[in-house]
Amino acid sequence: MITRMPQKEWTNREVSGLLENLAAALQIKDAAKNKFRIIAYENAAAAVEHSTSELKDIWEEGKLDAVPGIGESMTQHLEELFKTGRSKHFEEILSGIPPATFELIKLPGIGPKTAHKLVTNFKISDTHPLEDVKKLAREGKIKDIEGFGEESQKEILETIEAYKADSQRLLYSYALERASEILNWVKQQKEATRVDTLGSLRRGVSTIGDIDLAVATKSPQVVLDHFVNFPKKTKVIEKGSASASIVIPGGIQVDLMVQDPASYGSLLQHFTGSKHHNIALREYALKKGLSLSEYGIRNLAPGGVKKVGTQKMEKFETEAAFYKYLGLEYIPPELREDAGEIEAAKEGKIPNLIEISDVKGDFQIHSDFDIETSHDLGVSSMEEIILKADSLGYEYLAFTEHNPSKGEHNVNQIIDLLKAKREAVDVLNYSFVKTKCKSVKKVFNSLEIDILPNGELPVPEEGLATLDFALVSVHSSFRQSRVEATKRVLSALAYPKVKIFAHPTARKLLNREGIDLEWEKIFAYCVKNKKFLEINGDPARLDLPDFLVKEAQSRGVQFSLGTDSHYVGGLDNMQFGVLVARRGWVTKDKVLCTQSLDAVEKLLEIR
DNA sequence: GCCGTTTTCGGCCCGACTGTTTTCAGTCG
Repeated sequence: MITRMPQKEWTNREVSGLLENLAAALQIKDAAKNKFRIIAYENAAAAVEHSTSELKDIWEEGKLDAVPGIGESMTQHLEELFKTGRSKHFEEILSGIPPATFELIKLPGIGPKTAHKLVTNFKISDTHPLEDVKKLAREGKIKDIEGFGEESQKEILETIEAYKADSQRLLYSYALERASEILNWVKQQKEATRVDTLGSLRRGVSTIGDIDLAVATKSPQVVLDHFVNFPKKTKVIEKGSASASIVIPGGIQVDLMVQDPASYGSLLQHFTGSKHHNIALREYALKKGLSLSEYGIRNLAPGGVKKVGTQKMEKFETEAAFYKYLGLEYIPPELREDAGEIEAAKEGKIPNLIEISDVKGDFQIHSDFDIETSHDLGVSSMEEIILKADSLGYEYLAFTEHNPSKGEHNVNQIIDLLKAKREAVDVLNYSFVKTKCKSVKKVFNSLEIDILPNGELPVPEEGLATLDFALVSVHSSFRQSRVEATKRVLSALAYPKVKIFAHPTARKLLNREGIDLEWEKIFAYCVKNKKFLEINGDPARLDLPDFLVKEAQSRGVQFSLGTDSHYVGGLDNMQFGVLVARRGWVTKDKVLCTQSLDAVEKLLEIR
């Protein structure tokens, strides 16, 4: 049977999905025989998923086998795939396994073996496999197959029913709020001596799947009992002697791990991950004859023979001590992605990452000054915002309302509006700032200007002249080709007054992908022409995304931080932008808003 | 199938939890 496959573009996501399916297929066919081949395919899938460049571009440059995890054989097959749209070898591995199997694997709790057993025992359709399995579970037919039972049948039904509603990830800020709520509940139990977040939350990932928490305690059972009694829980998934899982409203899963305070550092390290960081770390340790786990570090017998239980376990109260024992510098959670951090730690070259206390100003704020924009105006007054910035200890800030709408104003009206705003900001600087502020010394008059589809700006030169500097950003025509969009952005950045490219991908997390640009060109242009890329701290944006920040900083790009606040409380979102910068290996000297007022004015060529 | 601070051959991370079992397989993080 030949079915017409949808035309694939072979994005990294699609390629890594294919490689994962190949690993699953090998597992189904003969897990024992293929044991290490499976690992190889899984590693390759992870490498592709985490690659900052598109694999297809890497292939075009002929550097496919330079990607760690992709060797001679896979290079050959991927090449065939990119050239012809298919690979004979891959198809052979997948042959005989109905596509429905790979759909079922996406369900939590269902792996390759279970999925395949279901698909082959019943005639599960490729068109709506989930509905088919749901029906079978409802009719009580699944429990009769060998290896299944009443419990697993019920579990499968519940999983499928919850799947669609819960497949959404959470914004980091939202997950952090929920986590704090639960940690406050856990702390009420006095036996919990220390609590922390774990997993992607602790690493500061922009979107979160589920919430992982840690507790140090001498009485694990007492703490776990208390945890599963969290008032808002909707379900207890499991409860053992070392961990428990509950579900809270919204279908959010919360896992809690407990550990004796003497080994708490090991636990934090283990469950903070990432998985790939841990795998790389354990491989590194093993070469030194050390075996790592959430309990500590075990010295293996000479010769590397593992005799579990016969060797003394070295325990660690702190993560710093754990890494030190391995001969490594401490690695901040934000860097633990197996992206070169272990090598850096070996050489003592972990960067001194930017911290929230380094920030001296916010360079994207929308006040309620009515500039007659077609976008959204802020709701707080300039005075309120300045006082808020002062309470944060900032030295400066910039008002960056959207430009006046072009459709409803003629050129002269736009110039008049901008002159009025210039005047308002000048008055604030001469009086309000001097008399009411402790730390704020200057308010910049700026503007967030739309980049029109053709790369022009909807503000005339005389309007631009009223500004200290301008931000530019994309708010329309998101579907241009990469080449076209790049040209569009570069021509906007060429205006001398334009200093900052704001929320560069224009993505909206969990909602909109954002634009695709030729990033190498953008980065090179910014370095050469002293333009700054914004790291937007709005929790739904977090844009530039962390992986592009890392790429940009490695090429010498400098950054600006802005919260994109539309009300005073929004200024507190700076922490999220800083987290993204940290995940991108950014040090404070690479960030505009950590510099002194003098330095900022020089960098922005204001004086 | 990949890879190199013991190795181009011989290795390849570690443990908890659940359900269906009576010593283990599958899944997860």
